[in-house]
Amino acid sequence: MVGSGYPGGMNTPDDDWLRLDQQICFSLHAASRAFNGVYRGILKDLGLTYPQYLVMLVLWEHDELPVKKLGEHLRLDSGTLSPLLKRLEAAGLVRRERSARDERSVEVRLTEEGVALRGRALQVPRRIASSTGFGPEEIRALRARLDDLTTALDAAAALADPRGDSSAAERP
Amino acid sequence: MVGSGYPGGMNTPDDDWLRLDQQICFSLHAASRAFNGVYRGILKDLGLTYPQYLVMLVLWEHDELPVKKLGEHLRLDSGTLSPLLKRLEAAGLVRRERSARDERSVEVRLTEEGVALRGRALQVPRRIASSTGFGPEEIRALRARLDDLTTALDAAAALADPRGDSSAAERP
DNA sequence: CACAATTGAGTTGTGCGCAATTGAATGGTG
DNA sequence: CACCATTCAATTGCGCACAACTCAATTGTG
Repeated sequence: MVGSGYPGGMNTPDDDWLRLDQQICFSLHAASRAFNGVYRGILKDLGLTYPQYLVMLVLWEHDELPVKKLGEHLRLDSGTLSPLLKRLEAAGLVRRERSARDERSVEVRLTEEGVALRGRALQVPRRIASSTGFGPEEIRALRARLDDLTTALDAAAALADPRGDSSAAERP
Repeated sequence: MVGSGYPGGMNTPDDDWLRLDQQICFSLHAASRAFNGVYRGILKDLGLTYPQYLVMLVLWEHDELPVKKLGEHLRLDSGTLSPLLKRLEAAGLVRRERSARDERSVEVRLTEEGVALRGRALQVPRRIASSTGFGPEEIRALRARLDDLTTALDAAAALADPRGDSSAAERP
């Protein structure tokens, strides 16, 4: 009961799957980069890159957070966050200091300037939303769809490459 | 007029927009990376990265193409493509030679090995599709949605930063 | 035909994303 | 208490994305 409906009839040939794959993966890739580009233009005024903006969004919600938690919110590891946070610190938006409780942990906290930046950022979402031409409801629907996708993909990736998996496979 | 209590339900306050923005932009970002991660796992067998796979998809359709055309298909510029193509050439999948017609242009052509790789790649889309858990119809719908988004975003970006624009603004 | 403007690849520099590794701090176990 | 595994941040290395620039080839115009 594969696709069919193709000129030839029968089940969808691999060739067509390859073409469809070209479509879907390219579409997602392109959409992501287009989004990035629009954010780039708008965030230039704030002196932020798109990933830096994501970090600031989380910090505006939480104000103080260890790097680990930040990474969980954003699904990013220290390899990405460490240099990014250094740049935010150099820009005077955050301060990093090792936790007294746990010397391994580093607490990230907004500076006055970082808190103040939020005011200027308030207009960003509207400008983004208007760039998409989508209404709040459409955005919400698309978001839900993308989250479904991410959940499914993460689950599949976990199956293929069991790393943070619950079942601890024995190491020979 | 500070925040006010939004439970009341007037027009959406900026604070909520900021939260919504966190949601949608993060969702897209996360979905893109999750997709990338799944492709990474699957393409490892072929010795390709995800962007390299995109290039190969185009070449499997066209067989021979100048770098410029390749860039138009993928919306990538030479800054990205040049080193990528060098790596594909080093891997023995493509050959690059300057065009005799136009010495500026570089023709990219599949090698025997590059053509042969297509056979092994035929299974990739199925594996990706099954990872998403989406059917062909859902994939097609999502793709259409993302393409709408990309078109809108590109148009908005072009307005904000008129570069390849149709209207040739005079240069003083 | 000569000369300026444009085009096409390539290079450089910056930043992100991720795998793999390092090193210090912590926690659990005998 | 000593030892070992785990945890957390940082670093290294590689590849992609994009802006800005260089340089040669080509095209257009006078």
